Amino acid sequence: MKKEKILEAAEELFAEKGYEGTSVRDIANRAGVNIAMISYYFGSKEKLLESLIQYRAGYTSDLLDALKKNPDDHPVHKIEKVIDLYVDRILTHHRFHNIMSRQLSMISEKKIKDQMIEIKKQNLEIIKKIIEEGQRKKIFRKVDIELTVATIIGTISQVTLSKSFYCQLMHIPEISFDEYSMRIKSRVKKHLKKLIITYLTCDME
Amino acid sequence: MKKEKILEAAEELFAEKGYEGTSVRDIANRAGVNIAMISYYFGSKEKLLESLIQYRAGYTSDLLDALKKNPDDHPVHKIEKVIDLYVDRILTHHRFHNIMSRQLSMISEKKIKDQMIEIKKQNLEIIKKIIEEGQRKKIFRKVDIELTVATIIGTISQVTLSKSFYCQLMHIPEISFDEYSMRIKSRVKKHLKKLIITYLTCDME
Amino acid sequence: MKKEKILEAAEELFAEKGYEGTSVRDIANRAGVNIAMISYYFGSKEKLLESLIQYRAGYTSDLLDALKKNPDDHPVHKIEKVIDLYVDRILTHHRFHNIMSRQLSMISEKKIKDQMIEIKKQNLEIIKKIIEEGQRKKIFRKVDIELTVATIIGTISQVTLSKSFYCQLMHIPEISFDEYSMRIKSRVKKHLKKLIITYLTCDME
Amino acid sequence: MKKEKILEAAEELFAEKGYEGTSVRDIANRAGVNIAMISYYFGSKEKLLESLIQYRAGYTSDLLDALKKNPDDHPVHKIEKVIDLYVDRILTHHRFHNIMSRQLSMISEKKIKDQMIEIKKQNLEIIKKIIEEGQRKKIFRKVDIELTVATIIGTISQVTLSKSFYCQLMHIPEISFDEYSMRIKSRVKKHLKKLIITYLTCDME
DNA sequence: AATGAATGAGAATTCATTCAT
DNA sequence: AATGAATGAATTCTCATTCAT
Repeated sequence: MKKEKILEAAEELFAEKGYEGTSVRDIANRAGVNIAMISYYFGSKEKLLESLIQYRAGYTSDLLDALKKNPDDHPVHKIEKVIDLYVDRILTHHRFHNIMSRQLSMISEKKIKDQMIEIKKQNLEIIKKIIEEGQRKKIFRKVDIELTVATIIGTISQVTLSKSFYCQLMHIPEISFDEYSMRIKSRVKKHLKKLIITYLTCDME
Repeated sequence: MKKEKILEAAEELFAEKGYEGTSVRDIANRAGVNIAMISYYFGSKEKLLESLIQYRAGYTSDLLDALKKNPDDHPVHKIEKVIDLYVDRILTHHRFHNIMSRQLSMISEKKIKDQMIEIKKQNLEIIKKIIEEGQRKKIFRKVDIELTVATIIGTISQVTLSKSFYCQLMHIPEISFDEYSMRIKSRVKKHLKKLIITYLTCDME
Repeated sequence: MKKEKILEAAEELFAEKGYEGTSVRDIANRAGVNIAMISYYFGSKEKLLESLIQYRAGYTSDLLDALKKNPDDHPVHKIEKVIDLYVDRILTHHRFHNIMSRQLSMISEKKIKDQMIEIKKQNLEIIKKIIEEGQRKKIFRKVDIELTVATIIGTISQVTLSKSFYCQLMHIPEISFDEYSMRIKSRVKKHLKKLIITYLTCDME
Repeated sequence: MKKEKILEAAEELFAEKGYEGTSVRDIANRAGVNIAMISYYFGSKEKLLESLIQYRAGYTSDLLDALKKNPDDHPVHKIEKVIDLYVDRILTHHRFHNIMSRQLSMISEKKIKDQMIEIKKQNLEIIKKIIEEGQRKKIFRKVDIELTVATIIGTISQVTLSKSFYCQLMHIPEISFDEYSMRIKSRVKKHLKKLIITYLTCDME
């Protein structure tokens, strides 16, 4: 459908060149539609971004569902699972993740910002609940939950946003994100699981 | 000096509204100079960004110097010190950090990207050396160093870029970045130190 | 009927915002019909204006009929009656009068202009005949008939077109045209009758 | 000067095709300047109209001065003089008069409307004072002054706005406004003087 | 008969840059 | 060295109209 074509072209271009750096002409060209269609369908460039957020926001709920399937899992197992899911998800939706990261750190329309904050809140809640459950069961120790979530998301984000940096580190030329994702995914999962589980379960002091 | 005024106005505006979202007219107005001055001094908007990067890149070296002062420190102490330094530095230069984060995740001029990657490489090297020293001294265990650095930078980044998200979480209205920084800085330092040192020193498996 | 709905919406909007300032989308919205209907029914925006003129032109004939009812009236009485009728008519159809006034003073389609000139000619003829009759009966003196008609129509026009000016003069806020009409109507009639009858009947020189 | 060139081109085109019917491209072309110059000089099309009003508004004061030269003139003489001046002025500035007439009868920007109302108020005051002086000297009888002014301005307006109508009446083809003005000017002056002076001085009832 | 989808042309405005001084 | 004036290109968006159904 044409509306979807536009949304997907917009996502690609916003990710590549930024929201401001992308013209509606670019989007129309990539989507193979008339320029006027974008105003016709979405009203304006800004509302197109809002629509894109709503269009992509949906995928959060799947995650929650996946975790709810085995409610009796061990908290460590749940943490491992949630890390797997988040790494997969952010790397899969890296384009949307890029757009969100950038837009959130800018002065932008309140409505757009609020939509993004809502998504981040849901993410936080999911992980928070798992950690709290582990703490209640005396399996996890006391930690700064918000910042622990920041560490998980921040680490994945860092890897996602700095593809060109890590490519250069690994002495490989600029590759497609899918290739990059394949090379780095399991490494990130392994690192994060070890890091977070050590942190949550190791009793030092 | 006028050149500095322009660079600082550019930094503020690029951070607030993005590189593409900022017009040279905006910059000239905020800097209180004639519009033509920007082309006159820097050649073009793009070269102004390059100049800004070079202008700000310098501050990395200070960091290195600070660490070199006590070469015989205990690796744990060195890690603590480097975390303090990075948190301070990124929060102080949050505007420049924002600009870099955003620009690095976009398709942008090779020259600009290379400058940014160079800065990131220096950061990596500094921390890498400390961790490797700790490993040689059998104080730190074997870890994925690149991703551990990604975790440190990623966590600080996350806190820096998502001010509006964390403001909302803490139930406070949008405040200035300086106020935000004051409220969050020690918390981030504490979390990161505990996290990274636990990870590097706890022997579990 | 839908065609009428469109014509009335068009009249309102053309009066409020001018022909060029009104979009067919506006008209369709106000009329509560599909945008395509306007081209479908009328062919084009321009032909819609033509249709509107024809739709409204009809009301002139009523006037003529009203005057013909008492053919033996005294010319002074006839003049009074014609002034009453014109004031009533222009104030009632102020929207259409506005549209005509504006369009006539512009370079516009010949066909549209000719339609409007035709209406004005009929108006002129009606009054002209009464004055000439009065002159034949030696009740009215010799005057420049065309310009006397210009004075009658011009005075009513002035009051009709400058509502906001007269509102401000009378120290009242912007009111609906109907309210304005009620306040001003009898005053205009009284003034015009006195003016024109004095002019036509007073023998000075 | 270029700014004046633009203002004059705008006046011509606004008079010919209306404000909405004129594009800034048209204006730029007729003025022989770059399109961007209009935004550069005036900010926007709307502000260009505001500037035009201010640019032309000035000529009112000349009128006042002309009347003040012979303060001891007989009121009848003053009325004759003021009619001469208004006919001359409106016919000379017919373009600006057209623009004002049209814009005043539309829903337009408050600022623009207020500027126009101000001009009309000044006109009213000038004539009002003369009539009141005549009344004080028992030369003029009691009349509705506001509407008497409406009659003077309305009559001249009618002749000015309906050129094509009067051309057709006089069985002449569409001629330039200057030619039209020459043909009609003295006729209008004669008619209006006779009309108004008869009205103000004839004691009937 | 009636309409939602679609479009090319054109609207006003802003852009980064250059030029003449 | 410094700048006000100027500009071509590009921006987003709206326009009246047409088309397929």
